[in-house]
Parts: sequence; structure tokens; C-alpha cells
Amino acid sequence: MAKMQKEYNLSKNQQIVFDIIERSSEPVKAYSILYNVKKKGIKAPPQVYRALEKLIKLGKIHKVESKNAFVACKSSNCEISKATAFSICEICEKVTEIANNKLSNFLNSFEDKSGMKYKKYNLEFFGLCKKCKKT
Amino acid sequence: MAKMQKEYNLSKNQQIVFDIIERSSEPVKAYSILYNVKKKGIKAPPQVYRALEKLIKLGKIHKVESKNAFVACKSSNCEISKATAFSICEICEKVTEIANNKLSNFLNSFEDKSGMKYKKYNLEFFGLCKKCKKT
DNA sequence: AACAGTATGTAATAATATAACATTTGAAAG
DNA sequence: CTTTCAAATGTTATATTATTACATACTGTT
Ligand SMILES: [Zn+2]
Ligand SMILES: [Zn+2]
Ligand SMILES: [Zn+2]
Ligand SMILES: [Zn+2]
Repeated sequence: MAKMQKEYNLSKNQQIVFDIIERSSEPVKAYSILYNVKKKGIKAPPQVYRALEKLIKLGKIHKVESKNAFVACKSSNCEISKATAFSICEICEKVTEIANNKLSNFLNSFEDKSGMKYKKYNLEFFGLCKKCKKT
Repeated sequence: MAKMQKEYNLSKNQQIVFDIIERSSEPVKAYSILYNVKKKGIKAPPQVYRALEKLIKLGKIHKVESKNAFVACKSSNCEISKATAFSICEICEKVTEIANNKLSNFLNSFEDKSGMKYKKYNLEFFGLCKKCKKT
């Protein structure tokens, strides 16, 4: 019920785009989304990019900057914090959102030398996932 | 002397591209570089992108992913670690590389739940710089 | 000289993203 | 119910970022 409520305010295009991303097991690229929603009547890049922009604002998806691709948020408190962290495998390219309090607490309270604090961050970790480490 | 040595092995195009980036007070975009080196005989995107790729590998520059732009490395140990952190002002867009041992130690030793460790990361912090906070 | 590895030059094209403008929709207020 | 305003949509064109592919040249080493 809580879940349904969250999605009530998604518009038609936003919902279509979100569904694609949420169902994917890997980050989805904008033009891959576009290709996949042609049958649903979305024909042009701006329609996709506008939906993406709104979904990011709502915290329902994130952009993985190093890949120019989009993933659904799994942790559900990113909406407020705008703070994201990802684990990216350098071989199989698997991307996982990291939800780790120690990490987020550390980064949210981080102050640089000048005393500057940050309300928002994006962190991308690169390494080898379990599977790829074995081989 | 140490500094000169480091730059000995840059090729002609690599040095030209590096100079542009190093002299800039802000992140430089690939096509801005291209425009600025036309007079020096570099005419086509691949020449710039190849130089950028090599300079990144050497740790002499970094890509600021959220901006698709490039900055010269200030901290000189990134070559080994491939670990970068930036502070980005959301108003004036000023970008600064963060060199902070507490931060880098924390991230270099970070382990996620699965026990996965990472040899490489990119972190981008967003906030307001001193100047912009005042106004 | 022969070789291997790195770098360069060049043309074409792919992939990612935005600008600009007209139109429609949907909820809220009167 | 209709006026109104913000959000969302549709559409065309274009801007920006990045790579492929292939030919050539330079570098240091055997
Ligand atoms: Zn999230
Ligand atoms: Zn993997
Ligand atoms: Zn650096
Ligand atoms: Zn600023």
C-alpha cells in the first residue's frame, strides 16, 4: 500500500520509463529505454530524458555517471539525502547500490579543510565482484 | 626535477592537451580542448580523446564524470591509487580535488557487506562553496 | 635492417543530450 | 462547471560527447 502510494504521482511516461528501469537487472541507457518504449508511444528522446529527470528528482532512480546509465533506487531513503554509492565490477560491469550506514554517516558528516560540508554526493567504487574474483 | 621527469614521457599531443588542462582554472571539456588546439595542428576528436585516455591512465588528469570534463591532478599520488574525490559547487560550478587522508583512508579500506573491497573509486561531493554560501 | 609497440592523422559515424515551440492534461480555485 | 496555472506531452531539429576503422609514422630494441 505504501508502495502504491509512492507511485500514484508518476505520470504516464514517467511510469513507463520507471518500469523499464526497475525491471532491469542492470543499468539502462537512455536510448535503450527509448527503443523499448517505442511500442508504447514514446517516440523521441526528450520524452525519455524528461521522465528520467523527474524520476531522479523524486529519488526513484539514480544515474550511474561513469556509465551514462540509470538504475532504480533500492534503498528508498535516497529521496531525501541525494546521496548515492555504487559498487561497479570492472569485468562483468555489474552495478549494485550500496546501502551502508557507516559509509553514509561518514560521508554525510564529512567536512573538508575549509569547513565545507556537503548535502549531496555520488560515489562509485570499482573492483571485482565475487564471481569475477574467482575466475 | 622530479616534476620534469614525470613529463618527459608525454608525447607531443599528450603534452599539448595536458598543458591546456593544467593551465585552466576549471574543468575543460574535450571539444573545448579540441577547439583550442586546432592552431597546434590537432584537428580531430580522436587525437584529443586518445591523449585524454593516456593522461588519465598516467594519473595526470581526472575526468569529472558528472560534468564530462577534465582536470589536472593536484595531489600526485592518484597515479597509484586511482582514487579521486571532488568538491563541486552547485552554483558557480567550481571543482576542487579533495586531498584528505581521513577520507581516502576510510574509502580505501571500505568493505561492503559481502566483504568486497575496492582499489579504485570516484567520489563527487556537491554543495556550496564559500563564496556562494555568502550570497 | 627488422620488429614491436606506441603514437598520429583522417574521415566517417555512433551515442548521448538539449533547445525550442506547440499542445494537452489535470488538479485546484472561484 | 469553467477558469486558471502548473505539469506533462508531442515533435522537429540540433548540439554535444565519444568511438570505429583504417592508413601512416615514429620510437626504441634486437
Ligand atoms: Zn538509492
Ligand atoms: Zn563481476
Ligand atoms: Zn588526483
Ligand atoms: Zn560556488
